[in-house]
Amino acid sequence: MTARDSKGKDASYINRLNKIEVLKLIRESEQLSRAAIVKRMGLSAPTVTRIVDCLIKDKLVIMTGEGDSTGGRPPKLLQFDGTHDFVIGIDLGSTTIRAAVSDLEGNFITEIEMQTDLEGGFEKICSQLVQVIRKLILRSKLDESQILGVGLAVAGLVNFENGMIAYSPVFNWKNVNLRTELSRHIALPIFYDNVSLVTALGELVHGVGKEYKNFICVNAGYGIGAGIIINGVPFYGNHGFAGEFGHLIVDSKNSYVGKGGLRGSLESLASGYGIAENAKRNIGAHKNSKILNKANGNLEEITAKIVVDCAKENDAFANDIFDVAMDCWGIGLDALIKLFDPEAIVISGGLTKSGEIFFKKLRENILKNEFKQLKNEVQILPSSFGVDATLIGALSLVISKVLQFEVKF
Amino acid sequence: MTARDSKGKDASYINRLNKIEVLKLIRESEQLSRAAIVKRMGLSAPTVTRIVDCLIKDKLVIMTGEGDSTGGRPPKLLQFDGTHDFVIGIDLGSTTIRAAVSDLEGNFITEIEMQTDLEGGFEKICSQLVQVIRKLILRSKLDESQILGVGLAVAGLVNFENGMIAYSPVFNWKNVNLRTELSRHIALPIFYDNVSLVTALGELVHGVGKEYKNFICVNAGYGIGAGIIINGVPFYGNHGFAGEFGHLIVDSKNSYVGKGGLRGSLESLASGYGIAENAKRNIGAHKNSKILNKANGNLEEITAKIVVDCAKENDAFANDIFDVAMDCWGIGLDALIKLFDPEAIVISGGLTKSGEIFFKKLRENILKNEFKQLKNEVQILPSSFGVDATLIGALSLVISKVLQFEVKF
DNA sequence: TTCAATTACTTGAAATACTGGACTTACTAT
DNA sequence: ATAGTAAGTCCAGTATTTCAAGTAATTGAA
Repeated sequence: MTARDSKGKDASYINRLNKIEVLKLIRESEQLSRAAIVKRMGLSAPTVTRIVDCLIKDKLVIMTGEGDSTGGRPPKLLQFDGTHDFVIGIDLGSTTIRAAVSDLEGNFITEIEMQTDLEGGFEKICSQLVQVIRKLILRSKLDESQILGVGLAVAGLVNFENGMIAYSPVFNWKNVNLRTELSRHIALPIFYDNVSLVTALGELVHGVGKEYKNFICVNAGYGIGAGIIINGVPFYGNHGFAGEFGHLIVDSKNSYVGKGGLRGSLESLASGYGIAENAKRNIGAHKNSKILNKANGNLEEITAKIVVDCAKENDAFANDIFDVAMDCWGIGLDALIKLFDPEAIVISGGLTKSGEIFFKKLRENILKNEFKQLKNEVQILPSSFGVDATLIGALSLVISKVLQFEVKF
Repeated sequence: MTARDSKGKDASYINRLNKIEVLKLIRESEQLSRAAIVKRMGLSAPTVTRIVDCLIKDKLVIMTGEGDSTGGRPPKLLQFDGTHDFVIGIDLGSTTIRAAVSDLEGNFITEIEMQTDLEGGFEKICSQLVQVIRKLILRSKLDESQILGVGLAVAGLVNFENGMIAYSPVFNWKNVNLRTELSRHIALPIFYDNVSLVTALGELVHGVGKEYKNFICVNAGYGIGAGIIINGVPFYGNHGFAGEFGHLIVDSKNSYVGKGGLRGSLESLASGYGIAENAKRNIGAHKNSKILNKANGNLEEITAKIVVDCAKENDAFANDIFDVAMDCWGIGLDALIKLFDPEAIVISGGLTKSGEIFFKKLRENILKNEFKQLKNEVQILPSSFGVDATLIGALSLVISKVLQFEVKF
């Protein structure tokens, strides 16, 4: 429930609600007749006709032909058409800025990549973003009026109400407002949110969201975070800081203190960072492990990828390290399942590149801790989008606003 | 979002929404003028007048006099009036059935207590409930038409959509439908839900809910559970099984396997049951502890209360046992804070009777694991209602339906 | 004391969005 | 061909909103 909902409502509000619902239905069903909408939504036929006419006029829906008759006039099939409007999405990473223009269906028009200039501070990154946005508009050959907004995925704690980025360790930001800064140079509506939540939104709009309305999107990379979707809506918590999954304590007795002073947290033990660190700390007694080999004998070159690769080759030490991490993952996901009772958990990020070995262990370890009455109910899925997950999420940040008629109209 | 919301909406839908919001505002503010409602809600003055008239006609609101003028016509003050309608609430416990009739403001009219007959199975408990309900109506001297419904708090997994109780270990029920059974003998609307959720609802309607809209209500008793309130609405999850807090793994390395085969779960280590069991298991090496004394030398008579009492008296072994449990609590609540970002966590149940020693340790242990950026933001509060928390919750189950115009009107 | 200004609430008219019945269009089955 | 069935449209009726204007009660300053 946003601030909007607590305001008084008038007649146009319910039209908007019905429009949103009709559009959602059409988008989800690929092809759909007006009559089918009448049946599924409980609205009257005239109302549906009028709403559909409006959607067609707005160029969000097109007629794509006729369906089979069942003993009467054949239905005219409707389809979502997202090819008339465009959005910009930016994945603002600590090393790379990735950005793209896409249409509302998520088809990329242009793509740009740029090294993030961490040295220059907040102003420098803002000017990089402005530069990227301008370049994208230019290269896409679109008129600015055809672009409905800019969505950004930012690493850090984002307060969704006032647009403040409360804290971002990677960029070393505290209480900065990206929107006011960017708005000084860019006339388009600007939206941003935490990386994990944005990635989850991407799944909601273009990925598993077509099947599930209650799911959690976990980023398993160098760091760990989670974006939570409840009833098809992002879950923020009180300040917008919900889903701090990486800082969950999964092994309180562990003596290792990771970065940020966290002891026994999932991130310090089972992230890309955590796996690499654990290997570095303990390899002393396992000089014959393949890991050191692959790292060219240099401790500092050990990465999570090397550990996983060696585990796949049945290196005993690598297997131990990997198993420890996967135990932590099992406990972490178990907590999500018991507390949120989701339909699915979608996992993205570098660790998913390990492939089936990762998911297999994960499912095994979840079963180990499971609450027997909820057996096998939760789907554990890889993200549909691989490395593009966050960028597609950033695009979806704007698209979801369009689908809810919060921009353009 | 319930099934209702996915249906097409018409004008009366938004009228209902506005009525709910106006009533909520009046209830929360004790005294309020129409003009103040206009300002706070953004509705037009005529609309507010009409809605208030309707609420007065429904006997949910009364005028209680005039406020001070600030240079114009003095405002007529409105107040919530919950004295015209009544509800029945039942706390269906494994040992005791506690039930009460109250008005909509939560004032008890009559109260009944009865031993639960666990031996007789499902039918016997149903007939006990029917008996309790009939006796309550009789003793309250009310006409059945004045009672708006019956609310029950049930221990177990309740599927809120179809009313099935999927699983209840204490009663040994699997997939039973209490509503269809009770409806055969009782004409009133019947509602029920999981104990923890019901207790949370009680806090929402009559307790901390006046101050917080995002909070979690944790039951810390012989067992452990949590009811989650998000944006002033109960959070169910996919099947209605969200908040299975007691089964959270807080010490995966612990070798003890508690009831139900759970290893390292919060409930097996830190519930009333868990604390007593831990004392029983380890007292062998601490024969001189006061615990054995208070338990009359009988291992089986050791309870959590005895352990806590001894800890207060600085018994070393009792302190150890208590500290272990409190460490687990710290980790568990930490998980809730990081995943849900709530405004407050309200704790009810037997362990809170330990008093300040419990809450002090709790706050200390949460700080130990905290994510520094969210420092001290979460309120850790005892329940406002003590032993009545669940019973008041059961009453609130119906009251919340009335306040949302889902019954009576 | 009087009366304009202020604040609170009420009434009536216009606007908006839904519903449901009657009607048109278009195809199927016999 | 003709009756039957389903899809889609038109139009009057209903409910609820807001806007604009009007009434009511009090303050405060000439």
